[in-house]
Amino acid sequence: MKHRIPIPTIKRFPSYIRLIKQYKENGLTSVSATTLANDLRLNPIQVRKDLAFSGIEGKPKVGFCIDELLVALIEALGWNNSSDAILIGAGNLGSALVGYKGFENYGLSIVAAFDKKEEIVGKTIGKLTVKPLTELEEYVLLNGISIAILTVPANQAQTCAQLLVKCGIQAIWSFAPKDLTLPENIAVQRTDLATQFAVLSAKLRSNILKDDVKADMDLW
Amino acid sequence: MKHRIPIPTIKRFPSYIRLIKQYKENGLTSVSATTLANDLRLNPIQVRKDLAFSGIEGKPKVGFCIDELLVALIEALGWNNSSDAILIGAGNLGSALVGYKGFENYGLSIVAAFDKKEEIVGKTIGKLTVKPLTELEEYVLLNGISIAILTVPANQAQTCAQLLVKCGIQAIWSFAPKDLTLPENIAVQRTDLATQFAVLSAKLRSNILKDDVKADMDLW
DNA sequence: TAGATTGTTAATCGATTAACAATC
DNA sequence: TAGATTGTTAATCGATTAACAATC
Repeated sequence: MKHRIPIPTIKRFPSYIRLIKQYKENGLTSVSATTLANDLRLNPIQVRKDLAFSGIEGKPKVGFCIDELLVALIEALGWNNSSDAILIGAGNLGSALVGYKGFENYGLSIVAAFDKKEEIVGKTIGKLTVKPLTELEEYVLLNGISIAILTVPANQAQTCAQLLVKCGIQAIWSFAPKDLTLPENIAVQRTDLATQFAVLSAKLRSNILKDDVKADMDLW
Repeated sequence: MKHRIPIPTIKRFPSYIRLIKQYKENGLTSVSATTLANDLRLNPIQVRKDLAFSGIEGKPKVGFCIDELLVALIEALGWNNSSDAILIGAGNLGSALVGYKGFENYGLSIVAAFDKKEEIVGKTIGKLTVKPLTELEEYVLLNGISIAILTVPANQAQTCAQLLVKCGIQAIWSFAPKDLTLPENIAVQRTDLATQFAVLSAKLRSNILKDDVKADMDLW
């Protein structure tokens, strides 16, 4: 298997996995890059290149063995061995994520939730009882947790993240609308609603512009 | 102002906006690209190029006028005139989004929530009462809504999205773990937790690999 | 066999980074 | 003035797309 899989490729892997699972449910045993590309509206060459990173070889005229491919893609993401994560900040969004069923598909399991606020500590969300932040360090150490999900307000995000790093957390998935400054060896993924919405806004705008141009042209 | 702002640039705009707002609160009136770059850990040349898309000119040795820059960046994203959005799927995540305070900063306001399930319709989340999906079309038409937030289960996402398009929605922000196939003139933004987590997983993995290599090298 | 599909090598495209003159 | 910072033009880098031989 080639190494250093490009991030854009990584981002397409979940889509491949989902689609291939569907094919499998429909009783198929192999799939071609062309089919995947058609269904996902991607360039077939791109799909072939992406799949090459799985290390699986396809057969001309047939495609790829679905079972092999599925295993390889899931392994490439590290989703085969499930990992435990803790969540910090049990507000609206935090609670929603704790309750989200889909994570098990990615080998992610939220095993504890923490919050600073007294009125939230002790509350039950899903199967978890919210713990006070004071118990964070001990919990992380005792349970060998390496992934944290950060759903605290923006103004607490940096402090919280530093606390997590101090406790030995290696990967932080932050939903706070804030850019974090952390040591390089910490994996950080920001899921920022502002950024996401910015892209949607821009697309909407440019579509409107395009339509306007078209409307103008129609006048001619 | 140059046009067709690249997506990577668009994605950095919210970070600039947030940071510049902070500077402003601290009483500053101008800011240099270099400062922004330092605080965000970005390349200063990149920041300068990005800011050029705002149409604002800076002054050598001084930087950019904070007020001008803020307005221009917000306008570039279309966040100046606030837009009303509806939300489809008032489950865990949907409810959390309805309750999310931050959207007003982006000129986004969720004005109605819809759901198919009888047991959810009529429930109150935040200031909204969940409406039945049957009222969707009328509401969209009557209120001239162009943006929809989609928080339904994956298996309903495609059908739902098509319904939205039929009602005249022009932009869909989908949180469903599903790739949607929609007409080209519809702006779609997928905020897919699977994709986000895939990237985090990959970063974590490569960090571990790096550490392992380093550990191996330390043996020499 | 014929033709679809693979994998690889080369060309293109777009974003990032570098170099540097202009200027406050 | 000196030096920091701007804006622009050129070089680099990485991902996407194209071209094409290999193969089932």
